[in-house]
Amino acid sequence: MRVSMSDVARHANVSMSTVSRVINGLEIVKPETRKRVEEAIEQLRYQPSGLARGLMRGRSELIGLVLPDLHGEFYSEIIRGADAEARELGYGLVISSIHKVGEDAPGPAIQHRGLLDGMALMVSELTDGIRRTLSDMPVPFVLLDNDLPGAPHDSVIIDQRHAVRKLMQHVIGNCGARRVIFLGGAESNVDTRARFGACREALEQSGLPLAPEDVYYLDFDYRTAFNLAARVIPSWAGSGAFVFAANDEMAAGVIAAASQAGVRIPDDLGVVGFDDTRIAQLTHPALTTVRVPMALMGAESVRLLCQRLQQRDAKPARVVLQPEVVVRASCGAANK
Amino acid sequence: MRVSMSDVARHANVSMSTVSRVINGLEIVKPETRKRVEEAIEQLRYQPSGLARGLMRGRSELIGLVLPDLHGEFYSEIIRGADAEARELGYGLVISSIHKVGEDAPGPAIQHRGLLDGMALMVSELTDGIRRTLSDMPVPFVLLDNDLPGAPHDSVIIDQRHAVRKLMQHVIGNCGARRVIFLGGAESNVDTRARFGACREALEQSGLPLAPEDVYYLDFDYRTAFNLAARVIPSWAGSGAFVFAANDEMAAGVIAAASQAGVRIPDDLGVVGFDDTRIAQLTHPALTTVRVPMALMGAESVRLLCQRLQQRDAKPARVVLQPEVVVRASCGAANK
DNA sequence: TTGTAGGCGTTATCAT
DNA sequence: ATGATAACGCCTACAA
Repeated sequence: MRVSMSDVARHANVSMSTVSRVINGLEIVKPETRKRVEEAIEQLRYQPSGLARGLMRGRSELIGLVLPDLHGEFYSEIIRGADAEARELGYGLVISSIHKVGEDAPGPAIQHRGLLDGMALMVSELTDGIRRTLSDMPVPFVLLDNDLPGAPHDSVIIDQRHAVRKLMQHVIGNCGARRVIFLGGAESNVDTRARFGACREALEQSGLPLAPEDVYYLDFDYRTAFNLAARVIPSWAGSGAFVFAANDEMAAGVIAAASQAGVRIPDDLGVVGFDDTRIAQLTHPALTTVRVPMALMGAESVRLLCQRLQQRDAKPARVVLQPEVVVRASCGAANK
Repeated sequence: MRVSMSDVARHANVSMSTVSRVINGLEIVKPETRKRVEEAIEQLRYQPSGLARGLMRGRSELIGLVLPDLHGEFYSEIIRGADAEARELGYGLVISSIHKVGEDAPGPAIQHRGLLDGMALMVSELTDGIRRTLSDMPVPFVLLDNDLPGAPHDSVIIDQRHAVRKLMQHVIGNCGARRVIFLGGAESNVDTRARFGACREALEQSGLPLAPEDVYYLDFDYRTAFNLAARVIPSWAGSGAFVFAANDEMAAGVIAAASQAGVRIPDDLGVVGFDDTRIAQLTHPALTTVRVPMALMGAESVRLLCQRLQQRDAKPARVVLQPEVVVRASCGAANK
């Protein structure tokens, strides 16, 4: 910042207060004076310092969005939703991914900046380090896709249990599934856990077994799932067999491997995914999956956060978003 | 911010300067004193105010990344690269999309915050409003995928002309293209212009015509391209006919439409795209395209910007990234 | 090694 | 309607 408010004031022959009033649109400035000030601002190319203003007002109007990773459509859509909402509400959005988070790296560098009014964050594993970080966050925060008993905070979650149950009901009830093979991400991953738990639950209720050897923990990646499937898919194929992949990427990998191995989807093997990202419409056959409102998750978390910044001590809110089953061809029951 | 440095100072029985020294890691503090201060900080859960610190030091260590849009892998990857580099360099990254930019909306809201040390920005059209905005940016900025004669600034661009020439040479020389159909985004879009210009140039050099009716301006979207192709693809198909879509999305749309219309790719019609996004590997047949180093673009723009913040008056840098042709099956010359 | 004091560029509270 | 002045929370000479 070179030119400051006092320069403008001098140039326009007024006091700093008047300049401040003009800038902040206070209507009690005589039009004539206002004009002089505006001209001075223009001429000097004056740009108010957000730092100074923030310091005075006690807030930066900047919020953070911290995601486990920035790779892929899932996070990208969350960012898009968050950006739109933040813009709407007049906040700036500081994005950051958590690279390594552990006992020693108690959180994203971002937190230490003391420059944010609050943060929305999504963590893929609830380690002790993270819990600790969260429990003494210096600013309000909202948790995305997670819930932490103990620390008071708002959260935006999706009803995974319900969604998975619906999906399993469809697969079992409408498509005749008799055996389900589960493909998860890392075993400690929160989504993996939620989806696996719900899956097992649903199978139990239907009296179907979930054999331990039919549970695989991978990494949410297309290629990893492809490689696995390329190896073992013959042992999966069979009447009533279904793969439930915890995200669309892995489901797509399985479908690709099947096609290469001559296993017909859905005839020899049903495949369903999760998320309804773009790829779900590009597989052959197209993927039956669960639509997660990604952009909405981002938008809601920002909305909740900014709301909280207004009302610091309202009671914690918890927004539950409902995913919805999207039936396509890969489950063999598109028309039922 | 509730608790401030003076609270810590009082609690530790030292002066504010000492607290400040501890926080900033100045080594001239007696270990004993340092320990007392650190304990006080811990106990009080003191968090320095980035606002105050920034005000004093004259910088926020925050940079902006402004993109035309936040939709799709292209921007997402740029963000990912930028985030990694910013973290590396100790800067925070404020993301924003330009929603409507015009004469009246002279730029992203972000610019007005006066809270950023600099910005990296990518604009998809160079309107007068944008030019004006850029020419009196109050902070250093680097332009992504664009170059603006006049205003001094760094820029990161990709050598589209060269890449397109290579691609055309391949298509004409190795695949026997005799007729090229060009699918662009909006006519005013900078990438559309660059790619179209280079395409026409390359064709001219090869003595091939580019019929006006073979030039379409769409919107970079899969669906739009699909719809167009679904209508007119029979008139495209024919020996030596090639579609050059200005991005992979549109190319994929054409391939899908072809498959539906019974037009064989690449036998009846060659298709090539641009970007090498994920979708290029998911089409059937896989797409020949040009690999754009998206994450690198993001990283380089951040690097250049932060470098500039260090050396305000070094001469403008211009980093040129080389895309590379990726030959797959959709051009019919995978093995040549 | 530590403390004192001035100032960074605003906004807000009083006066005038 | 406008102006003077005290914060805001921190850094940094300079002094001790």
